[in-house]
Amino acid sequence: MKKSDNFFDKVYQVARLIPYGRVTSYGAIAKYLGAAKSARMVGWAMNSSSNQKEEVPAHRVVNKKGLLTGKHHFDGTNLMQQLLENEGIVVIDNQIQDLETVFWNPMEELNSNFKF
DNA sequence: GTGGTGACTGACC
DNA sequence: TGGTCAGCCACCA
Repeated sequence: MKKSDNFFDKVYQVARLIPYGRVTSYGAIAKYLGAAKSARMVGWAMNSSSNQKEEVPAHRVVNKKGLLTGKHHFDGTNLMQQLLENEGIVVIDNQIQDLETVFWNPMEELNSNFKF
């Protein structure tokens, strides 16, 4: 039995809800799921995201500073950066520029519009 | 069951 | 956004 799938599944759902040209942080997702201190689990979920049937835009999930800490796990070395730049997000040296502008907060965007 | 590891964060210096 | 420390929980051997 896997009851933890629920938590992971939520992470994937939120990640897929990230709109085009926007990014969010592990902590934001974790907090939205009620596990602010379990941001690591969000990252771990992203690690397993490649194992999911539905692809998860993990490239839109970065750490709080806007650093592409997880780009190492993508096929290419700069694939993650390329994907973000393709969406209009400026990325320099693995760091997202104008993070506040492109940052997508699930707490606000999904406040009452979407509930699990 | 136990212990090491991890795509993090917040608090502190 | 320099550095360290602790917390959190799922996965794997």
